Amino acid sequence: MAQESPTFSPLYQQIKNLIVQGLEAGEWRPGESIPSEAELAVRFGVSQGTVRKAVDEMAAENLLIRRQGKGTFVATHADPRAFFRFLRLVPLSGGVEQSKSVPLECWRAKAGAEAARVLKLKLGDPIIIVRRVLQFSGKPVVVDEIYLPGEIFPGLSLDVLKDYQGSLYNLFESHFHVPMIRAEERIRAVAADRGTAELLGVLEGSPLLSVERVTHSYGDKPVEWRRGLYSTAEHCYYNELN
Amino acid sequence: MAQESPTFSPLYQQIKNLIVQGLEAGEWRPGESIPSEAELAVRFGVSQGTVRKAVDEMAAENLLIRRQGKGTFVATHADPRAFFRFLRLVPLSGGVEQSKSVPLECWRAKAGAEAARVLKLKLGDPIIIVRRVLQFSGKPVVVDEIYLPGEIFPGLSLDVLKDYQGSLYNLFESHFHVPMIRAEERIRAVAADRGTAELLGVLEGSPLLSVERVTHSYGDKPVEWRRGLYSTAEHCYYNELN
DNA sequence: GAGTGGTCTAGACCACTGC
DNA sequence: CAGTGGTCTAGACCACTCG
Repeated sequence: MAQESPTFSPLYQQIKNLIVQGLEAGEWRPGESIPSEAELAVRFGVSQGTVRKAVDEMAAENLLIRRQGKGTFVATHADPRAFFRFLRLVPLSGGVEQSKSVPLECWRAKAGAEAARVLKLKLGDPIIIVRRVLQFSGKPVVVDEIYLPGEIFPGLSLDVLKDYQGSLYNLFESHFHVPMIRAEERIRAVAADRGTAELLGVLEGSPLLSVERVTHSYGDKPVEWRRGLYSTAEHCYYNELN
Repeated sequence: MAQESPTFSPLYQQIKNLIVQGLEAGEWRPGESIPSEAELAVRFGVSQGTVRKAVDEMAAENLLIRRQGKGTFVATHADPRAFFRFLRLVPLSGGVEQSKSVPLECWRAKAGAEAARVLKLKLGDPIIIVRRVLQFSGKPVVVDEIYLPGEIFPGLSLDVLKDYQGSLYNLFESHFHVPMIRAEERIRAVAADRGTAELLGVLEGSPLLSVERVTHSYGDKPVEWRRGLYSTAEHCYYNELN
């Protein structure tokens, strides 16, 4: 029953890990429902209350979504409400906007020192680099440069990107089975270089937000490194602090 | 027992509200412990499990802090670990730094249209404006301009600010009984004006982060409006996304 | 050892969804 | 109506802190 202190882990934590393993293994895919609490309780040989606590925490971490009367679902970037989950950009003055991703380039390369460190790859491992522009209401607002491990995004190309309707993370999760779970961002202010200024329609040297993001999949595995340059002429980065 | 749908609110929510009322009323002050779960259960006439759920949520919102074996405590900005609760600034290259707030000015004024709107005051209501510099390792990194409702910060002056050791929010909570609970930030990139550039030791026109923050106390009451200009030469704004 | 929060259980009942 | 998550209870036992 009782465990010795060094390796003590509550039951609900172990249940959480088991459920995460199911997610990693693709037993339940994004958007699908997982078994009911009662079923999981039987399956894992614990009480429903313990399953409940495990699922509660996973829902708090946005891995699962509970819907009363319907079931518990695997979080998905396909849900349009999830579009702004990792994009903390809002218009300066109200209103909802149409957004559109315009891919510019996509090529393969070998990981340099920094990319290897951030993505936990070896020097020279294959990577994919994507450049794209994000438009709101037809106006360019963000230029992104995105570094991906080549290994886990086989077949990604400019054509694939151009053909796909929906967000990048939606594509990653549905075509490559790489769900984006968590991210860290580091934000600085920089001056627009010539090329970026042209893409964003601002003057060279204008202040831009530089948003560097490392995105992780299950098991805290880093699977994307991107740097976005945001024009804050008509938008701002919105954050809530608790 | 059961309540009709229009006004249904779970018991633990009502308990939460009761505890918040105790906090607002100053029954338990920041840093102090609240009664044990068992005591609260008796006091409110519910089971310990229900109190537990209420406290769990309040701990998740950073209103309370649980410490196994010791009790449950009211969150406080006096805790040095809370210093960076609302300051998402980290050095670009590792290391821990000494920080220091240097007050520059503090004067009284009447709320203009924008200040009145943000702080939910009437036009012309008394406000206090503070300007200060934040230093890290002796170097200026942030210039803040802070707007406060005069009503709830009586006696605040440059001398009070200069005499106080510790963070502003620590001062607000201990001297004025105004605990800061929650904040929203809107971040843009701007060019440094002459005066700010001098204060931060950067060139005029350098890109800076403009961080506009509205801070709230209990009951979502806005009690501070500040605009910070951050030099991101050696620091960046760090954010985690889930 | 006494007191605190943390875990786990079993069972009852409620609220919501969809057939 | 059956099935799901949501709430509430009562009680047992564990882990941590402190005197």
